[in-house]
Amino acid sequence: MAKHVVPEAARRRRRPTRTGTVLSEEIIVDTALRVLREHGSTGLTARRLGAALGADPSTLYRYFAGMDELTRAIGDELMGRALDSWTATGDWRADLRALGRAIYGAYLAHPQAALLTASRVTGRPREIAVDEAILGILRGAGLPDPVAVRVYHAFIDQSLAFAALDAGSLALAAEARAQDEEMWQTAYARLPAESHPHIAATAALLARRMPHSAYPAALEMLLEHTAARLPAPDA
Amino acid sequence: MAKHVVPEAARRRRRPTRTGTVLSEEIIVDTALRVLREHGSTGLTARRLGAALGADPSTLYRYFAGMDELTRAIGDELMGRALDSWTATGDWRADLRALGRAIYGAYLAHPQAALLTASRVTGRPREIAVDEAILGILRGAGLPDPVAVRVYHAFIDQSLAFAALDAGSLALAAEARAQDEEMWQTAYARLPAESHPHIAATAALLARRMPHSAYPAALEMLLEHTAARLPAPDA
DNA sequence: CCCTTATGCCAACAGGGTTGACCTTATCTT
DNA sequence: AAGATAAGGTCAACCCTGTTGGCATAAGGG
Repeated sequence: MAKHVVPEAARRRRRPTRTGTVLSEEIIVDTALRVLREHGSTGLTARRLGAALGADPSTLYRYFAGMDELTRAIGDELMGRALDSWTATGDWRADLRALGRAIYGAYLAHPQAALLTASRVTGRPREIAVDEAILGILRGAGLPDPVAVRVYHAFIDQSLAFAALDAGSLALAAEARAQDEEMWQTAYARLPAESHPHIAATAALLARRMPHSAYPAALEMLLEHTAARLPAPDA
Repeated sequence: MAKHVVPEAARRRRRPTRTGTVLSEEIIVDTALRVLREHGSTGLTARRLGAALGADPSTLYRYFAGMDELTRAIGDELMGRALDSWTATGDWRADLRALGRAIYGAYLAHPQAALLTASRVTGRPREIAVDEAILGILRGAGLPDPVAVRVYHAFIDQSLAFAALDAGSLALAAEARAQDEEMWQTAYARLPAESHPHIAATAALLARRMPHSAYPAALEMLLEHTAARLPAPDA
């Protein structure tokens, strides 16, 4: 069994599994993402992942110390995809907006995986790369370091926090999600104006807005705040 | 076993358990919060909760359809505590700030429970009461309904999202959390300036700020944004 | 071409949610 | 007051989970 987990770089012999597939961290993580999508955020089990790979569950422990370490590897993969899908232009506002949406988008592209990993800080290389990029944008725009660090902090936490929250509803089975969204058109819309005047007065607006994410609005607030703190004029 | 879960209000006979305690939804939820605090966010199990109540695990299914429904009841309890700890003053800005901190605070008072429930929308009475209160503040301040609904949405999602995120680190065992916070003084602080110039330049500031929550800063951004959209002057 | 050992497989363990059958006792009816 | 009813407790069992010790086998260095 797995006394030492051999780091990916040091692997020399790759013996094919019973069904012929040759394993690697990359293949395992990719397959885990697929299993998550198909079976939900609680559906990633060692046995199921093993079956999807055509391998025994215990084989996974040759690559990851446990399901927890696999989970962190999945999170780092999402961060990597976010960074890969982003390109800097030099315009701090456009860049920060794009990076925020890239992170948010990479996580929401795999809602079940996002739910599992968004609240974890891995400290892995690709996560660090994202942090460096954000700080680079803010300092490059001319923010004083203390302000840059404060905005960086709000930015990364906000992006991950909303990703996790929104992944929660997106990861629901289609019918359950529809039911949730209908709640704004039924349960909330039917509250009597005597007991709940404000909900009753805005029921139609709520039903239209609540099924969407609040992340874009929150992101714009952050950009607005940042622009107001730049020493030189924005444009 | 539990074909029908009898609603709390309709309960008539309360037979004491083997150890003499008389059960109720309230006692079960309170005990669940205690078990969560003592055993962590993944430590709430039917068997353990049963033991803590001095009852058979299967008894829980007389009160809740499953662990999932119990989880939602715990979430609603936190919402109720948030609302109870809050009092309106009539000053929209102070009220909204206080309500945000009340929600955030109620969840973080039970980080293990917050982790479990923050991303769940229960649609239960006390959650609805909070929604009504928020909308009341915003509409009372004079915001047009579409703006009020937009700000409401950002406000509630932001509060819950940050609560969940921060609960994640707070719920870690003390030593694990210390290790995480130290990472900003060690791993990040040691990154070479050649490869990570921006992190290296702000390492000291990061080490000081990152162990704290970004929620207060994000909340102020939202208040700032809201104030700028009021028809009449703020004060 | 053989030997070593990395890497895959098998079987088993403890602990998880959940359920069907059963029993006991609180409350209602007469 | 006694008896009937069924709510609400208990018990044992189901299948699932992560994880591990021992074993087998084939990849690749010498």
